[in-house]
Amino acid sequence: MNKVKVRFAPSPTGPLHIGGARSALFNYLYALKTGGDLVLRIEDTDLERSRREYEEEIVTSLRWLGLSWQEGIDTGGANGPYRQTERLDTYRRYTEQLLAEDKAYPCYCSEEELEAERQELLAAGELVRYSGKCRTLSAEEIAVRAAQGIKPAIRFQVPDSKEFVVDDLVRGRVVFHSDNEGDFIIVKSDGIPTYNFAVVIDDSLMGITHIVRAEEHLSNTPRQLMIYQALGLAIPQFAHISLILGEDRQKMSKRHGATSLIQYREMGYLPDALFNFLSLLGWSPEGEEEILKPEEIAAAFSLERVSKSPAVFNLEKLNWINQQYIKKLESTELLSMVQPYLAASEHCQEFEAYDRSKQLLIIETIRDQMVCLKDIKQLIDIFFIEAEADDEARELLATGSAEGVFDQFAAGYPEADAPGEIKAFLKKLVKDNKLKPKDVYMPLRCALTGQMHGPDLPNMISIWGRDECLRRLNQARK
RNA sequence: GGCCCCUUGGUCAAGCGGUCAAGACACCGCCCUUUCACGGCGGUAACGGGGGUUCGAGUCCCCCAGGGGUCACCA
Repeated sequence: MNKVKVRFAPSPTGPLHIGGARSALFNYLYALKTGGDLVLRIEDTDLERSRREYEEEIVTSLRWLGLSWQEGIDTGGANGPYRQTERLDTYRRYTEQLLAEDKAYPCYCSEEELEAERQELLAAGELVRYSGKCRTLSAEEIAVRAAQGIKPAIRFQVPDSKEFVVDDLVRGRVVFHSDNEGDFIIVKSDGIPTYNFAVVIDDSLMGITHIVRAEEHLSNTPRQLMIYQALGLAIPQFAHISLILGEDRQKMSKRHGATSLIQYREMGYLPDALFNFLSLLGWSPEGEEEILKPEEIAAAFSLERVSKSPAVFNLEKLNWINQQYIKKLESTELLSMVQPYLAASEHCQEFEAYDRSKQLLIIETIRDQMVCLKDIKQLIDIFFIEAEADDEARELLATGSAEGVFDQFAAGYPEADAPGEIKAFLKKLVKDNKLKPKDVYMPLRCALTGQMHGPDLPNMISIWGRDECLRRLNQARK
């Protein structure tokens, strides 16, 4: 068995989206599992839409997710260049070969002309495919058009009545008939190859053994098979993974909210959590545990367990997974990861005024409520805002039943006020006054925070310390 | 419309002829508890429809329906 070599080949026409990331991830996992290599190639033959900054963003996104590759755009390798626009000479050689062997021909049809034909066929309910008009152009006719300065596209001549079968690793055997395909363009009139042509040459020349890509490419596969055959190139194995759908069961697109990886990074999803979540979309491990580290996923991965049906992107599950990862973080780690999000808070300076141990205590006090890192911004508010008591809290305070407790709280506030000491202190207040715990806690909570609900009270008291607590208490009693 | 793919709870998804049809998220309830969360325990909820094959079908075959993809000088 030869060494496995897979590739991820995005077009730099936008940021890396969830679907692309999942394709990249499956390739990465397959390479890792089989001890193979991963190639990152950039398919930038769409001159109009491709942009270098997107290419950079894609690389950044992939690295952030935790992927790495052996060959590619930024790492180099023996099969470069890895940007298609830098491989034009190579494509040209193969184009000439096909032309010389009469397996391709120049097409002088204008786009308007083609569009009109397409509409006609569509309206007539007939098979929509190129008529083959230019297939039989004589040398003279070609010369005339060339003399007029018309730049031709090059079309691949589709063989008649042949079957093309894909033995897909996830879908099984899929058969296509060549009669359903019209002669398709392999080189645009500007000399740039189209996707279906370039992809075959590159995959072949780069020694790709397995093509793992999204299902939307399944129907492109017969065209690619024709080119492999015409050029006498070895055909790799295919594995078409199902699409990721939005909540409305349509293919994920911008209108489904956050769809680029960068957006998830910005919201404070952890790369390992997203890695984990994405791996569970269309694949499942054998065991029941779903929270798995990248290494564990790679070790368990196999194409046999990849699902054929499309998966709906479920944000709630992602949130839960992210929460699990946040929970596992050391407080010190979490504190440093949260820094950029803290900077966005209006209470950033106040937070930083606390010493490190108190900062860590704040983090520990609210971490269980954090779904993603950006949540820190709202979660720390309660420590700093001076909001008026809400209705519920005001009502409870209005009974005045806890005035005695408040006095004792102020008078007996302990010298050492770590959470443990505060807890003991509150317990003593409960006991001394023969009250129920909640008759001590709730009034204090309302007085100090103005709300009936919030994080652990002893922790909050400890964080504020004596002076701030008494200040808030007095404020509330006015 | 042609071609192709898909179809187990709301969502992800196990199952690869014989199970009371796993598990996770979400939801609901109970417990823990000063509250909200967290956590623990429990619960509601599914094989798209119709024909076959078989002693036996979610699992195999056919038809239909629904969903999706693709038919570009985009990838």
